Amino acid sequence: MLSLKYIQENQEEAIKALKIKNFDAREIIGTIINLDEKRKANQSELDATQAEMNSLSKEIGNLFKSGKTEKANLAKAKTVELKETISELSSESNSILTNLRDLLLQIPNIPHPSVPAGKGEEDNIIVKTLGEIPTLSKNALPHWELAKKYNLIDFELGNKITGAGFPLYRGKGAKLQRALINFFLDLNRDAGYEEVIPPLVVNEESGYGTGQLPDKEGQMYHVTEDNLYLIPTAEVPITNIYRDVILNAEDFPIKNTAYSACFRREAGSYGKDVRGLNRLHQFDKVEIVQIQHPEKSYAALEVMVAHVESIIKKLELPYRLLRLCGGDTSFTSALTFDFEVYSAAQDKWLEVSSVSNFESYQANRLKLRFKEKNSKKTQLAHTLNGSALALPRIVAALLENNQTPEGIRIPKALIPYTGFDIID
RNA sequence: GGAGAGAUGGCAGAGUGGUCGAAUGCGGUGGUCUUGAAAACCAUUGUACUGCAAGGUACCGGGGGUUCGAAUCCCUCUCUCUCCGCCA
Repeated sequence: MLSLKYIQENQEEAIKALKIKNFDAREIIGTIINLDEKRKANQSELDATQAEMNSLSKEIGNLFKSGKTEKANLAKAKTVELKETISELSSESNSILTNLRDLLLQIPNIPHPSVPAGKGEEDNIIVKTLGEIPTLSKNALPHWELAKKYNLIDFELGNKITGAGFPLYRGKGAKLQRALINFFLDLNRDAGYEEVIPPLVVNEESGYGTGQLPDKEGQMYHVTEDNLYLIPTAEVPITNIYRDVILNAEDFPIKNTAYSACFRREAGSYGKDVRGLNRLHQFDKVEIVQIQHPEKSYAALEVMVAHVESIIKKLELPYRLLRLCGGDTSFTSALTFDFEVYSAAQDKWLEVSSVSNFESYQANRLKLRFKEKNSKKTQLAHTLNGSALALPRIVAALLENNQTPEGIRIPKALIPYTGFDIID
């Protein structure tokens, strides 16, 4: 969430910027500022009353000690009114505080000045398109047919065991998953990211920390009996490592990578682009996360984008890089770049990575702060993350683009990981 | 799942109703001493809100209660540890 201080100091700017995200903030920001005025007034009154109470209590204690019981009892009578005032003021203060937080949680992150206006995907800016679009023979197959033909993925079995969107990988299909995961993790490690294996299930607090809650409650599988959530991305557990942490400026950058299975309910998205591997309830992804100094986060974002790009290049897939418009940039992100690979038989661009700078938006929720050397003051850190990479759509493109009459060719860089150079 | 114990500052660990934001030790930071270092000694060392400042207020796992006054007593939730059971 945005910090109150930022909103107060940049009211008009914020309202203007949020229009890029198609969010009309004028009313809510007005309410917040009024509420905060109330909060301050209420708080200082509470503090003063509390102070009076404290000194009176001390006095009573001393009176009792020195045996002046009557005087003490007299003083005690005075506390009755004070107590009542305190309980009124503090319950009011509590309700103001929760109210304020609820409102703050409703405001999306401020988009970076470079984010173009726009409603949806059609307004995203194509930064570049690279790689050769393969020409397939006219009897080329989409990946779900290829997966069946070569016995790589069994969608029906997944359906039987669990339900739609939970495919079962087998044989070379399973090995390909494992190869890609190791390939990605190794490249991320070489780029300086420390590998972690996080829990796949998180508590409510973690969900709030990275912004999945309350905005995207319906997107996560909820284990109600224990009030835990299946992670929709490793971003959630990794970033929450740093919840409630105060770092030193010299700790930056913090870089973590993790493979995890990801679980998404995808409620409401049935019927659209859901064939095969295009959209699943459970999928594999390798994620990268950085915690950065505010002055260096955009430089870090660029490096992250370049890193993801280098991985896609190694896979020899045609791709394009998009700068997302306001309407497509997520609630919590300030600036997001998407990578899409071209899946030839479907003739579709598929999103395989999303790299974002959240600035201090998550950090504020997480209470992730740092101190400059020789400074006592804490400030909010910046968080960034990106997919490096999401597997299913990479697999879709690999299968479709590399199909030949002899079988499916494996890109050179991946062969040491798969142990085979063709699927036949 | 059953029985018991516990949760205090960066860490260890005291504190069982007032003078406790909290002893002491370790660690951190600054300094004295030293050619340099170590040792020793001195000082300092949590977070947040509020205020120009001095200061004030809150926080001893979370929430609630008793009391003039709670780290300390009561209720409740969460978590951790030990033993037993079950188990990859």
